[in-house]
Amino acid sequence: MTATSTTLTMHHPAAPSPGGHLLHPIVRKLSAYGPLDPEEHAALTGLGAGAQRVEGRLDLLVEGSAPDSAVLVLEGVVCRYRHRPSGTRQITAYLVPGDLCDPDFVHLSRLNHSVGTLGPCRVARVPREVLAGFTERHPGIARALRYAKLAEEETTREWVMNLGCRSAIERVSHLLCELHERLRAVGWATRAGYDLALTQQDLADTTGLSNVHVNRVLRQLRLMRLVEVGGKRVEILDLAGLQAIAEFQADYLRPAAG
Amino acid sequence: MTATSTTLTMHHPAAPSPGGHLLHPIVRKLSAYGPLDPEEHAALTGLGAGAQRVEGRLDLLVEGSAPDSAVLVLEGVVCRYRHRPSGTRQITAYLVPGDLCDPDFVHLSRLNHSVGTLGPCRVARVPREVLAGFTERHPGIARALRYAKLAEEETTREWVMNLGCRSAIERVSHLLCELHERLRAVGWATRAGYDLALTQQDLADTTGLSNVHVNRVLRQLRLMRLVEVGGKRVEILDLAGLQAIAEFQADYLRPAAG
DNA sequence: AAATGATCATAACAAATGATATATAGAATG
DNA sequence: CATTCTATATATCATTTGTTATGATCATTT
Repeated sequence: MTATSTTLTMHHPAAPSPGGHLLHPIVRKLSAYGPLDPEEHAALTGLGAGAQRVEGRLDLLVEGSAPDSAVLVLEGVVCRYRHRPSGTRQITAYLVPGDLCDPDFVHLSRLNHSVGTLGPCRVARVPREVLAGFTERHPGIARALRYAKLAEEETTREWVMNLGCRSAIERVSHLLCELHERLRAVGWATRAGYDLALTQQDLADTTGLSNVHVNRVLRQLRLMRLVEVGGKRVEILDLAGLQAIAEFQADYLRPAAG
Repeated sequence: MTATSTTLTMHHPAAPSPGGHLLHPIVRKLSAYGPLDPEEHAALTGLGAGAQRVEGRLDLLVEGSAPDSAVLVLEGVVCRYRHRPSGTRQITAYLVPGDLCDPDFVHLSRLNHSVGTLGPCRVARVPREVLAGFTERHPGIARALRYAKLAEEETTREWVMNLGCRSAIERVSHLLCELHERLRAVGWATRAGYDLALTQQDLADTTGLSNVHVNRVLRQLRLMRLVEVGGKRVEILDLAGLQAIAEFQADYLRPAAG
């Protein structure tokens, strides 16, 4: 394999669904929560204008700082994390294309966690004032952002479930299912899998396991012909089987209006 | 010990700080996030008017239902929880006096978790329309509720840290520290401890441990002369020592404005 | 008073997971 | 091309934590 082809797949992962990238992912994500008028549509699309490519393993926001702008993910996957004094890292959330981190955090004086890229990404900074103007002038966007936030809260609660009462293989399976579902919702995954530079250490830091045990679990999942993780890609062999092990119920990702 | 004195402490826990109960706990909690004008003050106090006493181990909201009102806790402790198909329970949050569950959830069509009391409580229902009117007419309250919600999110993230990368004794210690700090903020705990009908099974369902192992941990904490849990009370012998084991940093409970 | 049921305590054993060490492969670097 | 670094794979052993079982205690009910 040549270095050239590698670079290409890293920076331009195959568009999984036809037309998937004609819409900005944030439009795609937010319109799932209700109709946006053309003006709102255009305004959101404009957010991607100043987007920049960033490499993998790079911090976008650092613990202790006072952010003056939110981060919008357009391509790739970003995570929130924190370190314990002992040095162990805990990832507390993933951000996939269309996710905004975080509409409300920009009001805080001190971040208590960092935000960093996993693989190569394309992200845009959204200044605090721009964000405030959006929610003022575009009620449809404000509403959609509220639902997006509800989904985020549900997701964190689901992680508490995952860490608190599921076994190692269930936890890893659940995480792989969640990422699959979220990436598919914005056109970055097919039924067959998704491109994602996720190391076994990352999985360990997310699921509260050791890297060695994650390796054991991944081998088992491979032998069970459910999923293959590696080579910067998650290849799903048996989606139903994987979801069954994880007890994965996607509804927490899409809260419905009452 | 006589049955009478037990009943008394259960229904009327000693007021820990002088004057602690002259203010409604929600006023006490929300004014920590910024000044409230007298009108807002009165409006919040009015929320407690229709409060009712409820016994321990009772569900206030049930998974799958569509809530038409939020729950405001005035006395006692309430928790959110969910069951896995296998039957194991995971508690995902505690609500102490002054906490409102949940300003935004009442918009959902289907709750995906239940809310139930731990010990005897006093709670008030707040209809959806009342809540909406509050945030419309009282910007100070709306602002404070946003901060309260930020604190709640921070807390859930802290739980992810707790479950994901702390040992059994650290997890239990951290939970006991968090409850102590939150109860003290609203006048329901002193430096010496707090009244709370928390079973070892509850602790297990919160920390992702088995009840047997929680028992082992509590014995160790007792032998280390840090804390004694039992008899519907948490008696803190060495707060600094307990916080040290837990690596407890209270700042996540009080996000500061930027 | 007897019976019931919940909670707590503890022991003995089993299972899951963590820690350490080492080897390999691949990518990045000089 | 050699080198270095990172990620992966696997084995061995240690430790933590879970499971099952049993008895004690205490409150509640009959």
